[in-house]
Amino acid sequence: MLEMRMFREAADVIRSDHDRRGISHDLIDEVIALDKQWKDLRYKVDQIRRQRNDAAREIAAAKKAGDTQEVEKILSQVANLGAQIEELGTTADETEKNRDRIRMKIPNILHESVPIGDDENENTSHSMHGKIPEFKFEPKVHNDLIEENKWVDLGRAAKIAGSRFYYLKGDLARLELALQQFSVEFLVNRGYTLVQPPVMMNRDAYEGVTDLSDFETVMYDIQPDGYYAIATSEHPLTAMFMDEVIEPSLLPIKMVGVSPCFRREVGAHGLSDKGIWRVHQFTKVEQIVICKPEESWNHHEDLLQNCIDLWDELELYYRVVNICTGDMGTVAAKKYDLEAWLPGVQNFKEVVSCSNCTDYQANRLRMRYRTSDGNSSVHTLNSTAVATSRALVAIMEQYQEEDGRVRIPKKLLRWFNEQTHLEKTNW
RNA sequence: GCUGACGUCGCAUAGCCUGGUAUUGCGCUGGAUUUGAAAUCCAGUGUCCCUUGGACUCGGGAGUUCGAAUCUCUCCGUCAGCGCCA
Repeated sequence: MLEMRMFREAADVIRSDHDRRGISHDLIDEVIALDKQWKDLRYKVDQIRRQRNDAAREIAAAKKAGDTQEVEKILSQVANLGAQIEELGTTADETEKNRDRIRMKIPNILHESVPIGDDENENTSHSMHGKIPEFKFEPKVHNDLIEENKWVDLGRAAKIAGSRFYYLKGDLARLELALQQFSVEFLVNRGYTLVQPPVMMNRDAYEGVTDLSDFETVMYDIQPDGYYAIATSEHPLTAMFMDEVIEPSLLPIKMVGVSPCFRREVGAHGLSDKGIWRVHQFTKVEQIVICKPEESWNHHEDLLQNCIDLWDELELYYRVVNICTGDMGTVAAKKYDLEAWLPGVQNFKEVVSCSNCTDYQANRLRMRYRTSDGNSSVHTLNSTAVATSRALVAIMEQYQEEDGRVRIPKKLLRWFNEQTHLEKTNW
C-alpha cells in the first residue's frame, strides 16, 4: 500500500507509474476524493469532540466547587453532542475504510529499470548461466522420468487428496531433502538466520503481504478457525514484525525460511503443468530481507547474486530475466526471475522469483524503524532460493541419462553415501 | 477443553479498588557543560488533522456516563495449574 502522503503531495508520481503500466488513473482520483471527504468529516468531528471535552472539564471544575446549578446548565447544553459525534464519526470511519480499500488495490511504484511491456513475452534478458546440457539421445520430459522410475505417485495422491497432489518416493524424495539442506546451509553461511514459520496465518496479517485477489485464487481458507494456509514462507516471515517499531540496530534482518507452500492454483491448466511442475503443495527455501529504505536496492542485487551462486553450484543451465511492467504484480517494485532450461520441453521455465517490495508491504503491516526524525517504514524483500519441486524437475531433465537414470549433482552427493545416480523405486 | 492471573507509549513501570483525560525510569534525539568522552543538567521522544491549535491513543470491539486506562459485557492473546495428546 502506498503512503497517503504520496497521494496528497506527489500524485503525479503515481499517475506516471500507472501510465507505464498502461492502466487508468480512476482509482487514484477516487482515493484523493475520498481522502478530502474524510478530512472534512474528521475536522468536524474533532471540533464537536473539543466542545464535549471542554464541557467535561467545566463540569469537573463546577463539581469541585460544589456548584450543582452550573453542572446542570452545562449538561443541558451538551446533551446532543454525543449523538452528533456518533453519527459523523461513523460516516468518517466508513469514508476512511473505503479510501483504504481502494488504496489497497493500487500497485507499488515501479523502479525505473523495470522494462515496459505487456506480458511475460516482453520480459528482458538479464544474463545466462551454466552450460547447456547436450544429449546423444532424445531427452525426456520429467513426467516420463518420474513415472518410469516410480519416483512420484500422482494417482494415489489424487485418490486421497485430489489432483495436483503427489507422493514423492525413494531417491527423488531423498534428493528433495538434500536440496533443502544444501540451500539452507548455503544461506546460513552467508549470514542468514534459519526460521521455520507457522504455515497458517490470520486474515489481518495476510492482507499485509499479498494482493487481495489472491484470497480467491491462491490461498486455502481454513475454517472454522479463519486461517489461511501460507502460499510461501515469504508471507509469515515478512509479516513477523507487523505492528512493531524495529530497533535500527537490528537491521538488516536476513532470514532463510523453509516451509511447505500451499496454492489452490485456480484456473491453472495446460500440458506444461503436468507432473510435479505446478502442484498444490511444495517445499520452498526462501530468502527474506527487512532493511532500511536506502539499502534495499543493494540487497535486491545481493539476493539475486545468492540465487545465481546457489544455482551455479547445482551446475544447472538457466537464465535471469528482468520482469516487465505488464508481468509485474501489485506488490513488487522490481522483480527478477530465474528460468531453468528444461531440455524435455526445450524451453526456459520459472524456478525463482526475486522481488524488492520497497515499503509496500511494510506500510500495510505498520512495520517501522526508529530514525532521528520520527518512525519510518522499512523495506521488505524476498527471493526464492529453491522451490524443491521445480528444482527437482530441472535436475531430472538436465541430469538425465539415456537409460532413464538421473545423475546426482556434485554438491548433493554428500547426502547419498556411495551413490552417483538416483535409483529407481521398486513400487 | 476447564480454572485462575495478567495485557498501559520502543522496553520496563505507576495509575484501576474510589471515573475527571497516562506517572516514573531506561533507551533514543537535540541542546548546555567538556580538549574529547563519561557523568550531570535541560528539552523532546505513540497516531492523525485544516499545526499559535485540536482530536485520538492504555490488547480488539461494544456498552454505561457529560466524561472511561479506571465500571460492565464480549472477543483475542500471554502465563500458571489441571485434562487430553505427537
